[in-house]
Amino acid sequence: MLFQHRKEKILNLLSESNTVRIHDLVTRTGASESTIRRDLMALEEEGLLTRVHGGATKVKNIGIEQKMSQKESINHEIKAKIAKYCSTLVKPNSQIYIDAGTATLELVRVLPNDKRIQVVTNGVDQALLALQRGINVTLLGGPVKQNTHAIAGITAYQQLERMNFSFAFIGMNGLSYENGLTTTNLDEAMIKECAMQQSHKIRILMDNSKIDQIYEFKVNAPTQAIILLNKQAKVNSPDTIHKLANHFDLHFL
Amino acid sequence: MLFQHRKEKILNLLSESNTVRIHDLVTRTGASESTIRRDLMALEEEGLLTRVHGGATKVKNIGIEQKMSQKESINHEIKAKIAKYCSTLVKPNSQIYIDAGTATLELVRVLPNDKRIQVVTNGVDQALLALQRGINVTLLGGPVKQNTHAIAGITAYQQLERMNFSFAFIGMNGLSYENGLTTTNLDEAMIKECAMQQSHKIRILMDNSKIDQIYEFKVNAPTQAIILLNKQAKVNSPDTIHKLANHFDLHFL
DNA sequence: TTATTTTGAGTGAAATTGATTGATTTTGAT
DNA sequence: ATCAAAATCAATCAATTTCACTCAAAATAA
Repeated sequence: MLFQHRKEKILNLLSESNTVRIHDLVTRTGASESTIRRDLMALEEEGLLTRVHGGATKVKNIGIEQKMSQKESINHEIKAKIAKYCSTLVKPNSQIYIDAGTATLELVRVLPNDKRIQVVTNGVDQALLALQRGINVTLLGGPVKQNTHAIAGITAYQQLERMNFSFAFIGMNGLSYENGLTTTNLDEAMIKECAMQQSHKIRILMDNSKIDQIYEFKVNAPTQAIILLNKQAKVNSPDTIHKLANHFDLHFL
Repeated sequence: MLFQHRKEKILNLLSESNTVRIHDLVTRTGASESTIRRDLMALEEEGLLTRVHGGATKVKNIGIEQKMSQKESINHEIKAKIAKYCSTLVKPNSQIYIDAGTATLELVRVLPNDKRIQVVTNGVDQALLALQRGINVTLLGGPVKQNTHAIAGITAYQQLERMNFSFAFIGMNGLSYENGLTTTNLDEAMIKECAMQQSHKIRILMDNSKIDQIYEFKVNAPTQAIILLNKQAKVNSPDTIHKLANHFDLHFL
């Protein structure tokens, strides 16, 4: 596994749970302890995490500075760009599904402030932001996951089955040629699949940091799904992208 | 368990009750007494707590109330007191329902930080705060109300009907002799009733400012419901309280 | 090919941990 | 108030884990 990929995996894991342990990263990446140690040192040098004995934690921001760092988070601009594009797809008088996750949160931030749009989401953060922006929102019901603040489970699933959407905007953790779309959690994987099945059009929000990343659970996307990526992905991983293009409908921004 | 984890846990526990005991921390974290002792020393060094014989207490800040106006501060104190009392009623391994609203939000703030407690709520704010405090939470599904951030509707209702709780903590807008318990919204009123019906024990969180207030929709409480009020209510509205006592189980704090 | 970078393994140093000791403080009964 | 028992504390030590560093092998680039 390349340094770039390990680095992205580490940061992705860290964004989902406040701390990562070195031993866990060793088993997850298959790299040696020395290598992981070096990676963590490099990432700390970049100011992207704080090393602690036994692993690493998120950098803790003080008060008002928090917003700043959120913007400085490596992929924020990419996510914002993709979110902006998605927001142009949303028409008034439509019911749309927005998945939990950081990329889709950006979408809520820039969504047209229109009372006629009906947003359905399984993300508590998404719901709150939509409320603050005065957008109508419906939450799925069920247990809330600690790390991702996503709602998943049988109740949410059954609730989704009765709905249908003109658009679904889905987040995803990994995309690779071998395993396709993957994510970290079975419940959430099922919710993603179900939401996509109920949707007329589908956009999966990703970026180059997710390419060649493989997580535990596969997610099958319907044929009408379009995967959104930034152009940099084509530059960074041309081979993977080329192979993926045979099986997925990729769209570059 | 990483030092970071223990540190967060200790501070979390401290935020919900003014003091923590070393022995309690030992059992909760699974670490040895020596380790906990060292943690407390480190945290004291950081100025995050003060050690006392047998455990540690919060470091007292000067003028914490500065920001709030006097009226807000008093109102907040009443709610905090009632919330604190409610938190003592919650036992581990229990499933409890917490209604949306400001009074119940205080309850979430001081709820024991125990993974074995299952919180079910229809309040988005409640859910988020519980998540931040590391408490397991399940959200009801459905449309979210703009002003109250409460989830209500047929989906939430049906979801509730399948559940049962050892305790329900309900917020309410008004209490009067003529109309009993009243609130501002039909959907929310129905959710409150349904939640109460599914609960073994019920506490309705109120204060003197709600007495003699009448809103549009009546809420019928089961006989086992106990209404919590501050003692000031008895002083301010002795007649109303006296008459109410014939029909409701009032409890003064 | 050679030069450069990246990686994995090994080493001893450093940090963390849990147990033990005896001193100190608190508690409760007289 | 006084004393003994219990609880809590600080200090130390050995075992374990984690760390930083070095060096050779492997991968990559020139």
